[in-house]
Amino acid sequence: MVINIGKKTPARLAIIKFLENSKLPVDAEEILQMLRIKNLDTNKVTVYRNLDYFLKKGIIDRVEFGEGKYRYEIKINHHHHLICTNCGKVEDVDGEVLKKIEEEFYQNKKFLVKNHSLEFFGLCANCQK
Amino acid sequence: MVINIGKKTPARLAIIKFLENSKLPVDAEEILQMLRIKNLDTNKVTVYRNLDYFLKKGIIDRVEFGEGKYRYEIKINHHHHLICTNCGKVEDVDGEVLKKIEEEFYQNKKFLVKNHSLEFFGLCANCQK
DNA sequence: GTATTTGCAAACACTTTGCAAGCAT
DNA sequence: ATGCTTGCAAAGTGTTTGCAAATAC
Repeated sequence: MVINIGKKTPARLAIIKFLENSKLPVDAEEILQMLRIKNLDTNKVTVYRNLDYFLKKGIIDRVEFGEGKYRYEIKINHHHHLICTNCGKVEDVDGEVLKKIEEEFYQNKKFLVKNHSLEFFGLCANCQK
Repeated sequence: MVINIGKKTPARLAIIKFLENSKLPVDAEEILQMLRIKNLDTNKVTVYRNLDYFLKKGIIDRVEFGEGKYRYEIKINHHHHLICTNCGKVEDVDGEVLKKIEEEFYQNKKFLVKNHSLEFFGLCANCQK
């Protein structure tokens, strides 16, 4: 995938790469850790500002898992998450499940859905044992 | 509805009453305002502690609208929200829409859904004009 | 009387802002 | 050269904690 990320500063490149390689949504702190490990001497303000920048450009999505903070992920095909509340494992699920429901909202209530947030919390196969 | 809310302190009674009468999920600040208006001289710690208490007892639900804070509502029949991003109007929608999907997750992935968060963002009928 | 609840101050976690310096193009 | 990006310090917002005093029952 080729993405126009604007000026290719070291921090920006590293953040995008990290997001591309992350299987799960990551938080700002995790991004900062990663930058530190890569010796890209930086700070959290840069992280937040780049995340805002990517959000505005529509390159990433912001999600909430009920933790009191945001998580970020590369905007690929729209999807949701199965979050195991025991071990923390996160699994993606197809995001088209709400299409029909949203069409019904428009028919029945004239509400035009532009976006939605949907996350599932529960126990993965392993944690049910 | 009769709810066992434990010790009936003035703040606690007022918070429950406020939540019962609120059509939309409210945040801690709004609850505090309400208490001030009612001259129930109090403070935000009491609000948070009572909300935690109600959450633990399963009397209320906590939801997130992507605002960087939590909102709370009386746990009545499970439902979701249509949130107009233009005027802020919030409408409830039936919460059983995910039942079938969650059953499929268990069949196909062995993931057992215990809870979920689902909110719709878009434009209400009026704001589309 | 006793356990629960409250108030205060303070801390904590996450995120944002102002401004001057630095860097990508 | 210039405008975008960064670092620092500081502040803003929402939430939580410790402890002693007050209160519901």
